[in-house]
Amino acid sequence: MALGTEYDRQGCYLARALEVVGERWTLLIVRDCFYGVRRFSDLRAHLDISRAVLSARLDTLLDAGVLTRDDSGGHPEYLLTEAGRALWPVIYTLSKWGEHHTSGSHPTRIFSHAACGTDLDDHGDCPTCGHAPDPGELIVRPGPGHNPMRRSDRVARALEQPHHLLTPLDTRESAPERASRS
Amino acid sequence: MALGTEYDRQGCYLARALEVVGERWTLLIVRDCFYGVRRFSDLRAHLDISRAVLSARLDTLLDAGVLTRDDSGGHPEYLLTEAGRALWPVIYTLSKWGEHHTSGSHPTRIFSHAACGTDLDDHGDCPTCGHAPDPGELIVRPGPGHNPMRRSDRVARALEQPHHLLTPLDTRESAPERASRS
DNA sequence: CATATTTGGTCTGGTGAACAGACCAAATTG
DNA sequence: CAATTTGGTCTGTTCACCAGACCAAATATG
Repeated sequence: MALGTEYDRQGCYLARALEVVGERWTLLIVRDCFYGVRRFSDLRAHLDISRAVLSARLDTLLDAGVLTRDDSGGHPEYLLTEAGRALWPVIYTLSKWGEHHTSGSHPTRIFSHAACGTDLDDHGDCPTCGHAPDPGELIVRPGPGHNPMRRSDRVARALEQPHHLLTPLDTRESAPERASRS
Repeated sequence: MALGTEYDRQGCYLARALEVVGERWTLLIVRDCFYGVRRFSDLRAHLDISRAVLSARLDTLLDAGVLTRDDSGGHPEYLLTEAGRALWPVIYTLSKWGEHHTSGSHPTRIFSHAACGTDLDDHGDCPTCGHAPDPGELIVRPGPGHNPMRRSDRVARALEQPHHLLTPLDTRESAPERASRS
């Protein structure tokens, strides 16, 4: 935020957190970063967000130290910092709340602990190991509520396969007409 | 949200949750409800939010089933429903994130488990009891980072004393000149 | 290598939301 | 009963968001 009206004088750190991640789109962008989305165009393809706003949000997240920008290879890549990865519990609990307390509720995505294969509980803990794994130790896969018709961009398609969080997501289409047909 | 552009086609329930609690001010209002704030004027006094926007947010939260409105006694009171109380982990983890990952970080408020007196850890668990207490079993009190100068409205003053979450907060001033002086 | 396309943005104009503040009826206080 | 508080609604103005035009650099294609 930092723009317009600052509601940071609230004594509570909740307000501070909301200044960083409380704006429209911001948490969805961060969630996509957990999924391994790293590039501007992929974020746009998955979120249907205007270029100007995406650019502004990325700048805010860079300033806040939630993301870093890696310009080493051709097109820039946006990566979560440690502060960004610390947002995982927020995203997970909010997502679970949405699952339980909004209409219709079959999970669209399921998270499991890579080390033991167990699905996480509602608190984000691994029931087998008895603690909350770091997001980098998790695997996402589509759940029973998943409806592939809902979104059909390249990021959504890539996420139809189980994927290790925080590892880069391959959004290059698998060339349906050219390869494997010859 | 439901207004303007719906970003509910995201396959993820995170987007659904954000439609309800992702708008400006909404989570701060819900947090105040946990603190025991129940009335329109008290929310306004504590949050410095415009009347029109507070009114709109309360309507959204009522529609979403996060709050109920009790008109039984004179002025209306807004109370958290079960769905609303289920937002506690979201508020706690987001607040903790703000505490650790924004500048300056001494907790402004500390939460402890009423049953055993132990302070909660960063996950919202009671270290003594080994699980996360319901918010109704918690006590808030000012922490070392608390700066009473920052806000001096009647709600902030009432919260300078330890207070049981979800129980009504008494915001009537303690009449500094009239009582206890005679 | 020349050209076409994709990528990663910036910069408009138009529209909807937030803000400060006026206004008002009902409830409460004195 | 009069004054004040409460719980709103209704302005006009400012600000954020959106769609879409535009553009330079990087990449892909012939």
